[in-house]
Amino acid sequence: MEYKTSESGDKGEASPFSRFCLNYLPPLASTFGAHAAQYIIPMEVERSDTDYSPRILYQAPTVWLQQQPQVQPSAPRVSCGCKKSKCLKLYCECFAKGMYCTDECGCTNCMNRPTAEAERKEAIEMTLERHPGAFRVTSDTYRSCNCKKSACRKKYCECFQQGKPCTSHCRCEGCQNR
DNA sequence: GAGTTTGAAACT
DNA sequence: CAGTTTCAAACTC
Repeated sequence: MEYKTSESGDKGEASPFSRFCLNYLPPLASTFGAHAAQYIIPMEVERSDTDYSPRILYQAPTVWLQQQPQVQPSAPRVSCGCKKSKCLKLYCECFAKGMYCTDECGCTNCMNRPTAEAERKEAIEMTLERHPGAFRVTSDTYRSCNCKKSACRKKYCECFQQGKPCTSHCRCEGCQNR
């Protein structure tokens, strides 16, 4: 995996993919401690002559992600059964959580694998352009819903699914999850 | 297990 | 931004 400080050559901004690394990986390390941290590998730093700000580069935690069940056995297994999205859209639960698919997934034509890293990276960049907050793993990530028929009392509702009441940020109709 | 419903994500 | 389509999970039978 290659890190650039920006896609355009400017030295001030991180590329979408780099932002993914910066946003996503440090929380992994802080959440799962040394077990995860050992797989998060700092990489060579790129700087301009005039920019001395520290830059932290990370290699994708491929090994750690594959070993996550051993790292935190209590964590719910993430798997998917995608058929058309190549597991490179947020439709895919694994991809949405920033994780690789595993052999336990029932997906077909899966590109969310270390063996398809280039295609996966491109998908991550495109997703981050559309949803800058995607892949965040911190628990304070805000989620809202837009339910119309489920009364927010079924797992179709993201709030209900997370066991949280709907809030004023939700635009749900007939909500019974307040 | 097959078919339907649902709402987020993606697309136009 | 709004309307429509696609998608995969949740749900029902």
